[in-house]
Amino acid sequence: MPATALTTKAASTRERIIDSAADAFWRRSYHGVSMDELADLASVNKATIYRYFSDKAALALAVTEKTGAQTLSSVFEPSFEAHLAPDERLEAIYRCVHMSTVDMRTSNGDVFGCPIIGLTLELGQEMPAIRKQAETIFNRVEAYMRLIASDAIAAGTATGWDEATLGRTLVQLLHGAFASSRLASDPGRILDAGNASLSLLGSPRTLSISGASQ
Amino acid sequence: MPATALTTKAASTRERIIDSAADAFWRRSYHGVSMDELADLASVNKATIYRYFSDKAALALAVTEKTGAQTLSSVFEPSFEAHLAPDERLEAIYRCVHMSTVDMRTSNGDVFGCPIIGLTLELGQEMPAIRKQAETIFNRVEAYMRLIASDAIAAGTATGWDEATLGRTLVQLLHGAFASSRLASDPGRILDAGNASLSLLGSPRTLSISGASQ
Amino acid sequence: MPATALTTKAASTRERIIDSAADAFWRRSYHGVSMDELADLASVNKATIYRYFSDKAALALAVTEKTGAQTLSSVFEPSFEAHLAPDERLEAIYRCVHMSTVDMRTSNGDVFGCPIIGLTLELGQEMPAIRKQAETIFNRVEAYMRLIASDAIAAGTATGWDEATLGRTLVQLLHGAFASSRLASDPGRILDAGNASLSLLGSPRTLSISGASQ
Amino acid sequence: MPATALTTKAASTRERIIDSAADAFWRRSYHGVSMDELADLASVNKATIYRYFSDKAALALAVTEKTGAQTLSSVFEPSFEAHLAPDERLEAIYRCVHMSTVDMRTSNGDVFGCPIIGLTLELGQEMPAIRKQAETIFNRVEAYMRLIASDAIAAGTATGWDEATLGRTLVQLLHGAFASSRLASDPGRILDAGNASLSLLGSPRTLSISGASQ
DNA sequence: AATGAATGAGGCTTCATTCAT
DNA sequence: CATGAATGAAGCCTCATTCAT
Repeated sequence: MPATALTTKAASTRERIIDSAADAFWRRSYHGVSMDELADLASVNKATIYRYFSDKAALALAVTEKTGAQTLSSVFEPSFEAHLAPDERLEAIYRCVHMSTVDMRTSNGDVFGCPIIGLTLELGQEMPAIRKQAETIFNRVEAYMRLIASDAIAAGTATGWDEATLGRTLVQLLHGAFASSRLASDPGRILDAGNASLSLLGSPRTLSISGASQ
Repeated sequence: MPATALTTKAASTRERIIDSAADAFWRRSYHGVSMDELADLASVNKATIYRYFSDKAALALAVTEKTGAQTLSSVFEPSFEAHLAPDERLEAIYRCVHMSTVDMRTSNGDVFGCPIIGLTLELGQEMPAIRKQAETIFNRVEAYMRLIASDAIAAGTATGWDEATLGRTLVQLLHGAFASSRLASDPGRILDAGNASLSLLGSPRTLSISGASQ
Repeated sequence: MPATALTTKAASTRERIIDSAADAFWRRSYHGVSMDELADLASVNKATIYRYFSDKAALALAVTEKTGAQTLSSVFEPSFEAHLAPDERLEAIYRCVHMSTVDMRTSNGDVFGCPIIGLTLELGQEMPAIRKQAETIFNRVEAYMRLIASDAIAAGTATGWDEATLGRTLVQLLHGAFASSRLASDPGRILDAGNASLSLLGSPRTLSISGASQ
Repeated sequence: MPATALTTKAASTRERIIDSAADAFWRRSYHGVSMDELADLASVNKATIYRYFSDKAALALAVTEKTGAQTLSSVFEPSFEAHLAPDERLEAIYRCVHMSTVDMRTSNGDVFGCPIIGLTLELGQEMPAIRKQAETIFNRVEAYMRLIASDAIAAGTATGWDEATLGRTLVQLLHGAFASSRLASDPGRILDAGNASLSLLGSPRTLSISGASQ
């Protein structure tokens, strides 16, 4: 118990820092939040942050990692486990994203899009490590999308596409969904992308605002 | 000496400042570039920038305005003037965007995506004026896309779509194209989005890397 | 006419600059007003100010000179010409100062005290020329006060004073009046000092708010 | 280690900053001293100042507060405790002020007057908080002077005055003393005001340069 | 005689980071 | 393990001043 306790406490501090930083970066951009603020948000002394992260950059990297992992395990994995048909999987993914976007809009009055894309677009050029990390995550997303694509092609509904291109295209639609929803501060844009994706798969566009969270 | 309106010394200084700032913000983000640097890039004293812009924020707004106007007049207008068919117009737009992305990649070794989206995603939350300006620009883009959508629907190739939704979706694909191409540092992603757009219009996907700049 | 015209115009520009600067320094202190603002207030280009004054400091000096001369000729000289008795002269001086302080309070909502004292207290240490100029002016004020003192001593109303000390004391009361009225934003303080001065002269304290401008 | 309240490191740093700032503002005016200089004078990094004060303005306010409190407790309180008769109290006050002015003149070669009046005259218009703070302090000074006035009236030496007016007038003489002594760089002016005050109280003018510090 | 345009230096403030306890 | 205190570098902005016309 003694050793474990310490490890646990330290780990929980670390997680708290990451979580609140993730939230702040998400809402306000990397350069828009200071270390002072991050310390306040995590209810930690600023120096404590430096105990766990060598850098603000290192913290951002950890944020990217954790956010990516969470997204994969809370959006993609469940959607794939709950469904087998490619269009159903896609629908599940979009319903999930849409739901959390609606929540965000409700509780914050605004839509912040995808935190990883945000960080990467802002910092890609000046912090290669972040970009590399994002690449890893998006590769895994693309792998999921590609699986959907290949299943749809195999099922004969998506015609004239090769698996790789359609996979990439589905990812792009997701990126577009995040960008558009943030630009317009409108969660509905998520559904547009979902429906367009379904359309490319050769399935009916079944996502609608009223039925989105059914 | 007659009044050569836009060629006075003041106006040209102003434009020089805007242009170099646009470039710098594009590559490195708003918070990533300092006023000192912006002054150097424009070969102007820092105080001179403040003769023309009350703020760094005001400069960013001017950058957004000019970039938006330029994009509309150099990408959308020519594409619509040169072609009548919706799919041809769309193709022209994407060829144009792709071409300039390839150029960028060649001359800079990297792809920076859409400068307006970049600025807006970074600053939207903290600078409402920028977001409002971006909204205006994207509304005009959406109007173009909607015209393409409506023509395609009228021509009977795009089936099952209503004009507004398809228009929005085409815009989203463009957003996705910019995001993806920057994230992957790959101009080819632009073409993916173009082809997906064509597909939604019910047209053949004619864009390919080799033939992109034909 | 030609030569005169030019001289006149230049001179009037110079005066305009001095006058508006005097006003601004008075209200807001030397360091509180920028050359940009001074140019705007005088409706002149900033460079024009430098045609007439080598420096901001030189302008302040000119302001001090002119303000001093004006005060002497509009407050002290008339009061001495209109009256012979020392207490009447003093009364006239204080009525005059009080009146203009009331006007100031009415038109500006605040009381700014004595412009020369203000500038000198602020800049005395860093600009000896201003201090020297102020000294000259206050010496002349002291000469007036000393005359009043000596007349009152001669008349036997002020007893136990020597002329020099009483003169200096009367000046001090005037300084105190300006400081207090500005600190309290209350023109009435001027009258307190006037009455105290009369008291030291051995005369009845005849100044009151209601009768101040009789 | 017990809590030595006012001796913690933080508190002593804070006091050091206030003290050196008080000195600098006193000698050279608010706008005449930069934050860089204030940091140097306090042997602290500039950023440290901002740990304790949100603003240069907030620092000036703290300076005003502390200076005011110190003046009251080192000049007025002891004078009142040591003496009961109104004229003796007044004499003590002026001896005290004169002594410190002489010291100042000796060690600095110049006389800087009252730091609070200086700051307030310079900043009153642009920083209402300073003015309000000064008002509070001067109200307390006035209360002391009023007590002297009322005692003198009760004792029958000051005739024809009401307590409030005489109190205000005594304060004004003090203001005038500070202004005059700084303008003339002459500590002797303090005594002029002291003697005038005694005169108004109906007491003999006992202050003289030679005997001032007896 | 006067102006629009430009500048170098410096102002205030805040940042990411480290030290000492 | 965590903190309060401190720092150098840098950020944005404004100042007094000058140049070229």
